[in-house]
Amino acid sequence: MTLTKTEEDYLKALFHLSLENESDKAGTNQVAEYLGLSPASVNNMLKKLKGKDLVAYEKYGKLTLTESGKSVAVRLIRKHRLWETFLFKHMNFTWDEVHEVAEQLEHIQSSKLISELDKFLGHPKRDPHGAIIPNEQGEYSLEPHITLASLQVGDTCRLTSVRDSSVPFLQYVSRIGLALSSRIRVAEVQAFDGSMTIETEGNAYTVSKKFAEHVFVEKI
Amino acid sequence: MTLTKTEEDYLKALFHLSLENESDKAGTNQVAEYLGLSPASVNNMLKKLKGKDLVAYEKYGKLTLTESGKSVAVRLIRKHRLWETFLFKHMNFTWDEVHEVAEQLEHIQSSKLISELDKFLGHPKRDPHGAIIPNEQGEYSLEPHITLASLQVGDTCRLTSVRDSSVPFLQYVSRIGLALSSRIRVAEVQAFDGSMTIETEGNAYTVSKKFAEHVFVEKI
DNA sequence: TATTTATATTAGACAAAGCTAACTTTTTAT
DNA sequence: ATAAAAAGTTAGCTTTGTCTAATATAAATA
Ligand SMILES: [Mn+2]
Ligand SMILES: [Mn+2]
Ligand SMILES: [Mn+2]
Ligand SMILES: [Mn+2]
Repeated sequence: MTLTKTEEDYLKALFHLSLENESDKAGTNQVAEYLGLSPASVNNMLKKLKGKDLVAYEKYGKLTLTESGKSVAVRLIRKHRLWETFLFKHMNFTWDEVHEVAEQLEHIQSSKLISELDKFLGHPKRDPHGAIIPNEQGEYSLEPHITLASLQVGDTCRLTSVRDSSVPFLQYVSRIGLALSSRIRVAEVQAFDGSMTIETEGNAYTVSKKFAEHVFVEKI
Repeated sequence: MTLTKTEEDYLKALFHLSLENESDKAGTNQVAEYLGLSPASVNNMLKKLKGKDLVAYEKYGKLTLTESGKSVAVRLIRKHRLWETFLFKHMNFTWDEVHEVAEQLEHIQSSKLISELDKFLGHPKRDPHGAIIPNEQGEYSLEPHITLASLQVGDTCRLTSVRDSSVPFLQYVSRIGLALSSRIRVAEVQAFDGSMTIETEGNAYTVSKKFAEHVFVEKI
């Protein structure tokens, strides 16, 4: 009944891709791309996960997690984000360093450790990237994901979270003086390519549309 | 160059068995017994570890760790004991609960995490079982291991550490009111089987020779 | 010394998770 | 509607780490 680290990582990938895909489904090749594996390997694992009733799909059809599969994925995400919070708050890790180590720590099997860690951290609501941490029952609120890219010239907002945990992206965000809760004003948007000039703390930076799509904000 | 969890566990087993074996060597069957595997599996792995210059032996001969193998083992033991200390001091684990989870945590790959954890814990010298934690350079002092069983009637001592991390043993130690630093007086020793009656905190208990051999003490 | 017992090794099989190359089905574009 | 492209599947091979059964060597005992 205990899943391997590998099986857990597949379920987590399926969960993330299903969320992004608004159809709430994912494809084999997409999973392969996401995990850096061949489609053949993914197909092979999907058969196994279907056999364990964690994933549902028809041959040549799209993939969904079963309730059971979703539950495993959410508990894993909870562990991942609690560990990231621990590393950031108590181990002096920067927000671009936490993900890689949390990717390992999330697979530690000990329910006592997780509930104690949660208590130790003061039941945090968000991880160092602003992502919401599911509670002990696996419940979590999906907040509206408004991207910086969707704002108009003159709009003001606060940075709530980032889409991506990749090191280059997070370092870039920091380098231009942004962090969680940063106040941002949209000063200019290029019709040509969506490039955006933003102001924060008195400084102005021009960022690509791609960048702006990876930054989640709330309007103020 | 990075070793698998399995390879690491073999090296740790060899290190522990070599220490116990006063010959400073271990046997294939002994490793198999210790890890709960077949001798064939162990032999197979030993070939691989010999190929990586972590273990040295001749066919049908006894096993020793190379300097390189010893260094891996000691670093692993350091991580194990630091994690046990963390679980015990900050996660409300009892001393019989820490080992199992530390067995997983010791394989997390992050030198930053270990050095920060060490700092966070205040550079502890001993783990929750009284075992000495090697320092960052892999240095550690082997203190004289005097067992309770070696004492005479009338001797008084202090419990410094325990040989074993098994749950039943540790729970038994606690149940008779012993813990690290407990003061113990030997009240009686049976010539027949080495059973020993000990006094601690005003209470008296009779324990087997086997038990007394698993308790390390310093005379006072 | 000869025999028995203990210890170590080899051969061959299996499960997990990955790969490439070839093939099938579905989707998209002409 | 057909052809081309994309997505998904299958077949067959590899590596890692395990097993059992058979065999070889070393140690202990008679
Ligand atoms: Mn992971
Ligand atoms: Mn995160
Ligand atoms: Mn281990
Ligand atoms: Mn210990």
